Amino acid sequence: MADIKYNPAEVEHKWQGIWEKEGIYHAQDFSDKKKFYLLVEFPYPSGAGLHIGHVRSWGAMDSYARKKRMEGFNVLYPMGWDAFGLPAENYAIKTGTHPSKVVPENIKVFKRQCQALGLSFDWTREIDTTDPKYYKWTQWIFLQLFKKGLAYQAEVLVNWCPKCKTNLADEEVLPNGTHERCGMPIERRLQKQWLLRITKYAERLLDDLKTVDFAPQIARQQVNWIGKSAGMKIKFGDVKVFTTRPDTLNAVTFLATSKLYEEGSKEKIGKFSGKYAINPLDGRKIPIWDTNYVTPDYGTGTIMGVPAHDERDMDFAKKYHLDIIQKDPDEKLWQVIEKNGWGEKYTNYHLRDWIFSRQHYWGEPIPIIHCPKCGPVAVPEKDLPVELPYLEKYEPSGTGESPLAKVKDWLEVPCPQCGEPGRRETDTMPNWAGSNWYFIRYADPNNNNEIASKKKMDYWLPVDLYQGGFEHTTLHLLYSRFIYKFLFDIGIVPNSEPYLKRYSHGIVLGADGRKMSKSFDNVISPDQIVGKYGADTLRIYEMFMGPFDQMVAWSEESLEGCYRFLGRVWRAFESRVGNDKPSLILLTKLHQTINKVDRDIEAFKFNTIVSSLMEFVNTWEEEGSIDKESANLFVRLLAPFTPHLAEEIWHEVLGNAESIHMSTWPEYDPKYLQVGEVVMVIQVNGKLRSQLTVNSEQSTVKEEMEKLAKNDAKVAKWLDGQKIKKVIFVSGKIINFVVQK
RNA sequence: GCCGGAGUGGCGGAAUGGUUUACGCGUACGACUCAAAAUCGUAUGGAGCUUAAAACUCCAUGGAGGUUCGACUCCUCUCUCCGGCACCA
Repeated sequence: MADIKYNPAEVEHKWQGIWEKEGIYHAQDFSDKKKFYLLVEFPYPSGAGLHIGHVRSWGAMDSYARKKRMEGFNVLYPMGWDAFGLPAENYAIKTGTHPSKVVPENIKVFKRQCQALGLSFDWTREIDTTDPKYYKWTQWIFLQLFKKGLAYQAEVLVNWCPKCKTNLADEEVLPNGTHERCGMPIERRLQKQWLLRITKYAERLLDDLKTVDFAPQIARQQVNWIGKSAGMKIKFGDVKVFTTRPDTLNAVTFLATSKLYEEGSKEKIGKFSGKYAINPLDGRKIPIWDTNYVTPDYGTGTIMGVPAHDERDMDFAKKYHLDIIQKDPDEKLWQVIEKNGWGEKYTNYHLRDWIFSRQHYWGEPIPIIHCPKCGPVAVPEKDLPVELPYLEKYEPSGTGESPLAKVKDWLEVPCPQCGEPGRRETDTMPNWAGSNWYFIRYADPNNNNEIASKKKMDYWLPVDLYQGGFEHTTLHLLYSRFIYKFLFDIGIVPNSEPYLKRYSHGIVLGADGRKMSKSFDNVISPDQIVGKYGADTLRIYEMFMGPFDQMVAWSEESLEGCYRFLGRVWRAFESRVGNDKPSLILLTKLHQTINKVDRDIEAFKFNTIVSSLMEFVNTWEEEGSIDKESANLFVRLLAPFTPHLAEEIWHEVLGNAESIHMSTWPEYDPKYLQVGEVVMVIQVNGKLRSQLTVNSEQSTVKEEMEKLAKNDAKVAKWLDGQKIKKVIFVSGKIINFVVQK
């Protein structure tokens, strides 16, 4: 470890206390300043504490928030806890402590860690999804969905995790058929479940992607997930098929049903059903085959087999020696089919309705009362929240019934409609329920009468920038867009898209290049690093380690380089600030750095920001001293990235009074961007042959540069005896002689 | 198979069509020290030439072509890796 006089542990702790006391990061409702709502995903407070990956996202965005504040924005940068759900429950079971006890303990640890990192969250707006004052509104949203027919019950084939003893959304099952959290192979079960009709919003979820600024990978992934395919449903007598290729109706040789469908089967298997259908186009008799390769719950569950234009149909036709007709696809068939009433246009989506109930204890109770006479009835809004009863034994039963089914005195209530004895719904909501809308609540976290006041929502929403992991693209990100659109439709929220911009960060891998995991023994804890090097070092290292949106492996040596850098910054401010005017080179470098850092932070190029800051310090050391004014500029440039170090320098070395984080973002002076001297590159046939240092005015005059270049000995050597065909001149940059080869 | 993204030193990585290898790490040598650590300084793509150094020359951004005065950057083909989706008709 470097031996620097700057003591991060002491200094960081000191400033964190002062910032907290003075409340300098509080967002102001209805300020005259322009608002900026910056959101990072709130975590579920696990027992393991903060992950190094949280620091990458929250740290970089913290710098962004600080920069925006210095620019004069009224910034909302909030944090909260997504504390319901399986992980919290499983952890509680494992440690033998009740979740209602574990969660607050874990939250305390997380919060302390956030503060030790110097993250500028506005803690006055902290939320917790397990707080009844919060989940009252989660339940309220469910009731609105129920009233509009968008929450309904149905017998569905669910993904059942035998280990976690619960059903899962499709999105929670990995492509290899295992649970994304525990890795257990998923079973399929038929069960009565609550579903949300997200499919009704498929088209808008797709269309409105055009109106927001999501990183291309993210938008693309949502498009794929929604999986729109436009085609037709065509009647072959009594049998209906769905196809995206009506233009190949002329080459159909069989129909294939999904009767023998088997998940994950590789080999195509089929059996002739003994029945025939009629091709409406030409009256041909078409055999109907029962097969295993057609997906039952897609389209009509039956397809038309067109071996000539579909590889899978070709495989099947060859195996069972079915006819293969080579005909040209005919675009006109779309209209012909419609005109003759053989079929109609139909758009199919891959997106399914979202299974919204879980047979678990640790979640929001679904606010429904089942009445033998009236059926499922909404709990009256005045009775919200339906509080989760305290249960000593809350382990999942394994029977598919929620543990709440055992709580008699909670369970049995009169029907709100007819007064007859009814029974509460015992399923709870999935962990996505609380995170669907949490960003709305930050606008007005303590409101007991509304989800949030209209005025505050009008002021703060939508979120200007939402930063989080790629893994939530088709889960939380899509779900919350759906819920927000619904709330917009019923007149609650002021816009139809919740996030104007979405950007994701790459994960931090272990030093061995593998995913951080206890089993690989390669987990790095933020506490350990902050304790040894300080929060500022960890923060700039995680920015410096690589491009923000790519995964990068951890390197402690590289981190030490950042630690050394902070030591050099400290020493430079201590010993290289004077009254003399700095050299022109240094001044130019300073203003170039200000310009570059500003551009890079807007483009989320955090790694090159740190490089530029380092470059400036290198030049500073080479060039001697800077004056106090320039020192004040540079320390303000550092402030968003190394908030503690910058604050300490700002006060203790430069003698300023107010917090640096309340000061202004430095602006570069364009007059210094024009360097006095320019290195002109001289090429012959595009190859570098010499460099000339000239003053910047000279470098823009072609004739002069040409003369100077020709007189240069190194260049002359290459031009000697050659015929110059052409001279390419780029003002201030390059001169290239093209000679005969 | 389809859709994204990426291949640059020993390593992480920079580079509006204009000096490839910024910045950092690592390594080597040196300073400080009784010594070590830490810190600081110098060097550091490869090959050739040279007693040595400087200077100079050639080669190099996964591979093969192309456009251009000039290509990491644009175009065509191709290989590899990462992520997502997947008998979705």
